[in-house]
Amino acid sequence: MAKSGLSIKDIARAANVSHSTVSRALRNSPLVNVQTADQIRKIARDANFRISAVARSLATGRTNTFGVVVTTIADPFAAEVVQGVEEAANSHGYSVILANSGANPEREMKVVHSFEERRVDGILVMSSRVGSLYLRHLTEMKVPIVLINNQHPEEFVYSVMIDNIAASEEATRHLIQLGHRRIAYLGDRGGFQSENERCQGYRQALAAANLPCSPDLIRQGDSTPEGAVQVIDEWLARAQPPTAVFCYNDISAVGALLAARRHGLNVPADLSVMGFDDLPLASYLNPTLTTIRQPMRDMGRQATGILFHLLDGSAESSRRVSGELIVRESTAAPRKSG
Amino acid sequence: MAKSGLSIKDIARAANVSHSTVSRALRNSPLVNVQTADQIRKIARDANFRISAVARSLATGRTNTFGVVVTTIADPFAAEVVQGVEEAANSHGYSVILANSGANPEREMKVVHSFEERRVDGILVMSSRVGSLYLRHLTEMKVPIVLINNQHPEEFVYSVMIDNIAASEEATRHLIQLGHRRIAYLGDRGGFQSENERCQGYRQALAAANLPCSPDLIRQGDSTPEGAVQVIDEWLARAQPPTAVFCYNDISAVGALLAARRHGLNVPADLSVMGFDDLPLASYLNPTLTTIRQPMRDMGRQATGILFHLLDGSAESSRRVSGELIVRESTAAPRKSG
DNA sequence: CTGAAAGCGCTTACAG
DNA sequence: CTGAAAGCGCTTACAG
Repeated sequence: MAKSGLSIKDIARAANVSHSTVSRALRNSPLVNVQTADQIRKIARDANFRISAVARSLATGRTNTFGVVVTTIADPFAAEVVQGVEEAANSHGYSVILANSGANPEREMKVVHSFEERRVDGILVMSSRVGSLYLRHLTEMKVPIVLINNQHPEEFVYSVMIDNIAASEEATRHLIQLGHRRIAYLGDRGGFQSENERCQGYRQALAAANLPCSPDLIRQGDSTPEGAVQVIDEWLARAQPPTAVFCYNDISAVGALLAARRHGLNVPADLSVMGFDDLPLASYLNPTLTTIRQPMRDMGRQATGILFHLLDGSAESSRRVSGELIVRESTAAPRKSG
Repeated sequence: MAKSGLSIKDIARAANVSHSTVSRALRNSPLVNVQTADQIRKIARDANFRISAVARSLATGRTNTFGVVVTTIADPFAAEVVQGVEEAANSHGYSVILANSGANPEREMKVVHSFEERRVDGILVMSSRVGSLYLRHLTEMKVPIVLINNQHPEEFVYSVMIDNIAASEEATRHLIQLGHRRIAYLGDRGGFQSENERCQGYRQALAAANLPCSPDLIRQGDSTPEGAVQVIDEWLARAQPPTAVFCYNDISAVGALLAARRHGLNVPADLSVMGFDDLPLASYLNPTLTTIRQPMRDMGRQATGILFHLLDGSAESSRRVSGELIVRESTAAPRKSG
């Protein structure tokens, strides 16, 4: 913090008015004479004066700040969402404080405490694996809070989520329409909502097409390429391997592509691979990845929009956004039918 | 901001002491009796009291906050650096305010003004294409500021940068040692320091190996895959196309891989491709990308370390970090010698 | 070890 | 339209 910055008193002295008037002029209050106001603003500008947002916050009770907690900003999904949040916040004169929780419940609690101390006007949470202790704490907060892709089914707060079931159904239907019959689902670690929902969409699509849902074509990975490789290896060792695999997310799909390559299989001719998210890297892969696009930036913007509505007391509700099927090179009809 | 949160006065009343004593107890001042301090802290904890960081900041003149400006947090390089910054800041009880400049000079100015108003204790800038107007402003600020991969040669402030020349020399040497003689350099838009330096490292390596430096093997892209594709297309249309190309960064290398694929060329057998950065996606590509690793998180941590030193008046200087050659699949000996 | 008092730099009724 | 005054919630010399 600048040791001895100017204050409105200094400007007041230079302009020969009271500091109240300076305060008003700087806030563009209609209560002050236009000419004096202009003069005051000119003096302030020439002096390179920056009003103290901290003093202002203490006086007004608002900080014009949102806190955002992510597992790690190095996750491209989080980065895209935060980009949307920052855009929306900034266009309203709000700043965002960013904190990484590292999927560590203790850190998550500390982060939220820190946000409370800093008197943020609202909190956005995108830490997908939040602990339940932490969740309880969130519900008790006086600060409005919005979750993005909330992994807990209870609708205890506001959230914006993708419609996982519909999107996964569409993804699976895409594979079915290409002619696949043995379609595998490579999930994430269990227990969270989006995992459950994506698996459910997969099952529903199979059921709708009167295809059997074989339990050993459903496996859990861990959302890393390595974890996916293991599962795919296992499937490919079978007498009747799947001809297509729908992955929980793009990162798992990267592992599926890698495993196929190691087995000397051609994607999509020998194995179709489908992702979920449409991270920027999906179009850089070889083959490029067919996937479900989550409107990440827009989700960030919408979550921020909810926060603003909550702040001015408007009615609000959680929102569902739709995924979009993006067909690229990694899916095609199976080589031999059935 | 919470409408009517508790203040230290409320805690003081409950503990039957003055608010001065509460303030001291909460700051763990040795000036207060151990038992009373414990009691006060217990009361505060039970009441879920969060001290106001904004009031504290006004009183102390420090906000324990750093401002970070990036072009866009959706850029994986920026995201990794910010991750390092956040870790380092957080471990000292500091928060980070994140702002995207969008490579827009006006926005950049506004962001810095906003940081000044918020009285951040220091600023980190990773907006690589900062305008010069903006730069002048930065030099006049009273707040300590550190640049990461500063694109302007003037050493007007503190910075942490990768040693581009040495790293590019090593990259080019790697290709030479594999037996390549016609090695191309695919640069970025011109005029910035890291572009100049990387090209210089390339030239130096050729010179050291007594290889000619052909001007038409040096082209500028724009750090997008599409831009790279264009340049590569042009080269591949030649009678004597290069057998290897060293790209300004990994994103350009993605374009090089794509172009090679479209021409039916095998990488690395027909064309070796080398990147720079080692973004996470480098190991997801097919083939996986040989590249120079920039220690992005560490650069973030180091930049933050400089800020802390500057804050407590320690001597400091800019720092150069080293790149590391990461050999993967995209480079190999040329098919036919020479 | 403790408390009363002043001050940090703003905003905003209130009175004129 | 303008200013004096109180208040936002802390910290920290100062005096005891």
